[in-house]
Amino acid sequence: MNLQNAMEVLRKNGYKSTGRRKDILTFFEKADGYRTAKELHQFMEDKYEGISFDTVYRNLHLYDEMKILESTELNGEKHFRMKCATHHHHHFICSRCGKTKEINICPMDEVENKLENYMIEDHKFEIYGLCPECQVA
Amino acid sequence: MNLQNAMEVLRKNGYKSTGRRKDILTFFEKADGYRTAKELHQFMEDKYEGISFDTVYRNLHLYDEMKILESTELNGEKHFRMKCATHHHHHFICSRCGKTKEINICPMDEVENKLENYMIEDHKFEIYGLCPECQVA
DNA sequence: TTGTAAATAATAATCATTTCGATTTAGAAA
DNA sequence: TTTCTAAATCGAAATGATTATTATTTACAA
Repeated sequence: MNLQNAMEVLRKNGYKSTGRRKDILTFFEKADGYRTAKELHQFMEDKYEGISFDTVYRNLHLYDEMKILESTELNGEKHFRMKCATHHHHHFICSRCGKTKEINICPMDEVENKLENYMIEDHKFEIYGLCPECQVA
Repeated sequence: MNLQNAMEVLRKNGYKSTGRRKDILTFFEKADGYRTAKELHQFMEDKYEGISFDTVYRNLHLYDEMKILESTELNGEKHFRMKCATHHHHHFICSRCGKTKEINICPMDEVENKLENYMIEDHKFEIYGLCPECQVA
C-alpha cells in the first residue's frame, strides 16, 4: 500500500482528502515498521501545531478499518504500520525498533480442518525479538 | 498447572502463601479460559470486600512471571488463564467467552532457520473467532 | 513470641485512548 | 465562483485499565 492507492481507497469510500490525512500516510510510508499513535502525533505536531488526539486516533482507526494500515499490540500499546500489499504473510517484529521481516509461513491451512464447528474470524502469528541491528545497539 | 503446584512454585521462590493468593488461583482453576483483571477483581470482592487493585494486578503479574498464568491481549484488555502444563502448543480463543481449544501445530520449527541473525525471544500464534456454543448464543 | 520483610489497603497518579460540543473545511452543487 | 453541508478537526475533558505510593497488616522464620 502506498499514499496514492490509499487516498484512492478513501476517495472511493466517500472520505475527504485533507493535508493531515496525506501526511499521516507519508509518516507511515517512511516509517519502515510498526509505530505508535504517540510517535505519529509527535511527527504531526511539527507541521500542525496543536493537532488533536481526536484527529490522530480517528484516522488511525479509519486506516485500520480500510486496511490501509495494519496494527498489533506491543508492550500494551497499539502499533501501526503500512499494510503489506503483497500476498498473505506474517512478520518477525523487532521489539526495540518496530521493524519487521516478512515470514512466508502461515499455519492456518493445516489448522482449519482441526477446527470444525468453530467460526474462525482472525488469526495472529507474530515472532518477537531483536533484529540484527538492535542486537549490537 | 494447578493450585498445589503453583503454591509450591511460589514457596520455592520465597513468596508467601496468603488466602488471597490461593483464591486467585482457585478463580483461574475454575475459569476454563481467558479472564480479565476486572473479572478476577469482582470475584475476589465477594470474599475480600474492598480488595485493592494493587493486590489483583501485583499477583497477576507475579503469576505471569512465574509462568503460573499465561496472558494475551483481547479487545485492548489483558486476559489471563492458567498456564497449560503440558507440551508447547497454541490456542483457538473464543472472542466472546474466552474459552480456548488446544491447537497442536507450531510453525516455529520451520521458521527458525529463516531468521538467522535474528534473536527470537517469543512468538504468538492465536486463532480468534466463536466457539460452537457462542455461535448459537 | 517476636522481628521483619512481604503483602495488602486505600487512595492517587499515569498513560493510552475515547468522547463531545463547537468550529472549520473539502468538495459537490448551484 | 459562490454557496452549502456533511465531514473533518479542534480543544478539552472524560474514561478505563493499569501503576505507583505510603501506611498498615500479616506470614513465617528465628
